[in-house]
This record gives sequence, structure tokens and C-alpha cells, in this order.
Amino acid sequence: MPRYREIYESLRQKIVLGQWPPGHRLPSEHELARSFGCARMTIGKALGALADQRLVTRRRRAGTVVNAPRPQESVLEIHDIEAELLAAGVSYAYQSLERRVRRANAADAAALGVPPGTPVLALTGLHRAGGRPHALEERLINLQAVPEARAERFTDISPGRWLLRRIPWTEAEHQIAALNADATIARRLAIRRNTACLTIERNTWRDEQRITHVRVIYPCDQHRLVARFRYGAA
Amino acid sequence: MPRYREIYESLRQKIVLGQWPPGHRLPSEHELARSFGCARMTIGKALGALADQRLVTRRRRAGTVVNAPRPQESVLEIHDIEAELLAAGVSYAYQSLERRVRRANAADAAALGVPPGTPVLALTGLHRAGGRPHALEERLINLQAVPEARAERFTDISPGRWLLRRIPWTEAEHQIAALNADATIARRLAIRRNTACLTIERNTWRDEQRITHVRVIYPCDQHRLVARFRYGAA
DNA sequence: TTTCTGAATATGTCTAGGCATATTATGATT
DNA sequence: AATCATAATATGCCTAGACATATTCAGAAA
Repeated sequence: MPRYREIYESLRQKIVLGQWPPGHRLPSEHELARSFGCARMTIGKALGALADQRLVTRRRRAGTVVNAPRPQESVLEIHDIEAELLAAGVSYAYQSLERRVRRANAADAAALGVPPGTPVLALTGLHRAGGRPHALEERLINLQAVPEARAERFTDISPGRWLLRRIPWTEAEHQIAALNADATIARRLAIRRNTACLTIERNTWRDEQRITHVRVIYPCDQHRLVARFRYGAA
Repeated sequence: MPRYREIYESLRQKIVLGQWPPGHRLPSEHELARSFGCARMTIGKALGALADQRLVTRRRRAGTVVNAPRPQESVLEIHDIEAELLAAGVSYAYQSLERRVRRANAADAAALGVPPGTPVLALTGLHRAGGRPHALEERLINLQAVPEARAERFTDISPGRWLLRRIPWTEAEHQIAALNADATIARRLAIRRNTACLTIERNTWRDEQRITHVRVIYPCDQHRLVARFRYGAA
């Protein structure tokens, strides 16, 4: 284990176990370098890592101070449905239900964040796991950003995969919510009306330009999202 | 802007805009140092930041290689309910519905991850926003880990806040799911039976020791989780 | 051809020092 | 007492060089 990591761990312990409470000021880099017997830059690397993890705040002249624990922050991994199912050893298939090129109406424009009239590709499809409906996907693709999507049929390739391979994205936003299945959703997912479903909406950007908006609907018994977080660790 | 950050941004652009596709090998640190006219350590800092963001993978002798885009990873912030409501300018109150000290039964043991028979504190409470029910909370606290909770009544202080201030935690796991409100949930939240609800379950550890398990239930129209992610940025 | 061994190479880490800059503390002045 | 200029200080960033270590590549040996 490299020296700076040892120092990082040693300082981290003091913080997460409460020995150095929030607000406590750490010794200066010079002092730490002396006490650990290393160069100041090595200490700087360890303290920088603590700051990256938001365990401490560093300000010139003011020094390095222990932060209050963050509320509840977590890294959420929203996996590719296909990869997830294949990893679980379940067969996967994508089935196209609707495909339409149109000029964005008001709802499209709001969801995708483009001016009304922009050409969009609207797709609805079903992800099947082991032959049974697994999730319903409603997607809008901005054809100004991804003109080559116009030529693609998406009859049995998931548009998510297709896009992920082709279009580099720089920013994404997820919104997670619950909804009661209406008649259409219930029919397509082969569940009873009013069954609670988990929905994940995702907006994707490439440098200010909107690429796609997608809403994936999972029946409540088929999916949960898991997010794990270790306080002050990579 | 510091030099290493300029270099980081310059390299990042090449990657996220597809100029350097996945699999592409970057010039060596020495070459980059020469072309940017700086010391190797400055390049190392920039490349290290790219690696932290998982934009590249670095291996000795093999060099630095552009990664395939990550599936869909996001930073999820699950805010403290009270802070969230107060920030929105809505009044907040916590109302205790049940409080019971008992030895863990099978369900408690499974949820909290402790052996059956361990003393636990089981709490049920309602978060109210503007006087109306906002979320239902079901919590188990491991009294072996937090003995001082036995003395606390939790009649009008939210146990989440109380714990957050007192107990340093090192690891947390969230699970997000949807469920149909049963009769009890519906009554307590003043919603109709079968209304879809978003549930967030959270397990908290302190160095291997389980501290608490909590499930928060939100009616579908009262809450959505938002997670944002910038590809390759802090 | 295959396998092994050593050389080359890129990164990983570290040192010892330097200048820059933000912020705080201090002391002088009003 | 209040304000302001100045000095002290801690971090932020950087250089130039060094040794360590993992990995690959090329050539030698079987």
C-alpha cells in the first residue's frame, strides 16, 4: 500500500470513527509531514483525497477542517436492461411496439426539451425476459442530434443499446417515481390495472444538445434499484 | 484555472466528443509532458483525474486507454426529508405512531441483518408537510449498536435526524422500489388503497455493525428522486 | 513452433524545494 | 472603538529528478 494511502486511511479512521468530530481542524501539512516523516506533497495527496471524498474542506490559510456527514448521497447504477438480464442468466428480447417519425408536439417538446416542430423519433417497445414482459420503454430521439436514427428500424434491437454505442453523451439526468399502471400499460406488461410500477426517466445531453428522453416502466415486483455508498471511500 | 485542470479538460474533450474513441491509447506521460510543456507530474495529475472519473484506464507499461462509456451511473442524493421540506418553504413535523422495544423477530432480523433475539427499537412515524401526511417511516434501530436510543422517546423528533447527529456511519445501501398501498399505509398517509408508492429502504453500517434499517414510503404524487450525472466531471 | 527470459517502457510513487494566492491575525491609525 | 494596511500562514500548484513495479515485447532456447 502506498504511503499516501496509508496516511489517507489513518486520517480517515480518525474522522469516520468520530475521534475528529465535524469542525475539527487538522494539523497543517507541514506538521503532518513532520509527524508522518514524509514530504509535504505526499500529505497533500492524502488530504486531497479526503477532500475529494468530501470528508474535509480545505481552504488556504484557514486549513483543513472535518466536514459534517453528508445527508444521504449514493452512487446509483442504472444498468443496461439487456446486460442485467443476461448476467442473471435470463433470455432477453426487445420487441418494437410503435415507431413513428413526427414533428415534436407540445408533450414531446416538454419531455425532450426541444422546440415544438423539431423532428423526433418516437419509439415504444417491450423488454422481454424469459419470454415474459419485463419492462416497457417509451423513448423520444432528437433527430436533429441523431439523424442516422431515422434509417434504423429498431424492430428487435433495443434503441438504448444502439444509442449507447453510437452517440457519446456528456450528461444524464434520472428521475425515479412510482405510478399506477393505466389500462394501456397494464395490457402491454400483462399485469393488472393499478399495479404499482417503478418508472425511471432519463434525459441525455451531449454538450447542451438533447439527445434522447426515455421512460422505462417496471412492474413493482420485477425491479428494484440498489445504490451503495461507502462514506469516504472510493 | 490551474494547468493540470486545463490539460484535464483538453483531454476530456477529445474523449467525450469521440475524437479519441474507446480503446484509443493516449500518448505517454512523457510525450504529453513534452507537448504541453510541463512536468510529468502535472500530466500525471490530469490523467489521474481522468482515471478517477473512469474515462480512462491506466496500466503500467500498457499505457492509458480510453474506456467504453459506463452503462448508466448516477449520483443519487437522497435528502433529509425535513431539510428538503424546509428548503421548499413548507412546514414540517414528525409524528410518532408507534414505538416498541423488543427482541428481534424473524422479520426484524432479516431486515436489520442481526441475529434473532437482538434487542431492537421499532419505530413507526409520519412526516407531515404543511400539516398533511407526506411520508411514512418504518424504522428498526439496533440497540446493541445504539444503546442510548432506548432512552429517547422520539415523539416529535425524527429518528433519522437524531441518529445522523449522533452516530457516525461508514456505509449505506439504498433500495428503491414501488408498492401498492395496503389498507394500513393508505389510512396513515390519507390516500386511497392501491395507490402506487415509492419506497426507499436504507441500511446503515458502522464498520460491519448494523445500525439501522429504515423504509420510507411516499405516495406517488409526492416525491420523485432525481439523480444527475456529468460524464467525466466532478 | 512454443516457451521462457531479460530488456524496454509506461505508470506509480516519492522527495525537496519553489512561487502563488487566499485568508486570517495583528498592529497602526483614525 | 472601528477601520484599514500589512505580515504571517496554510493550502494550491508546480518543477526536475529519482527509484519501484507491472506489463509487454523481442529474442533466445528448447
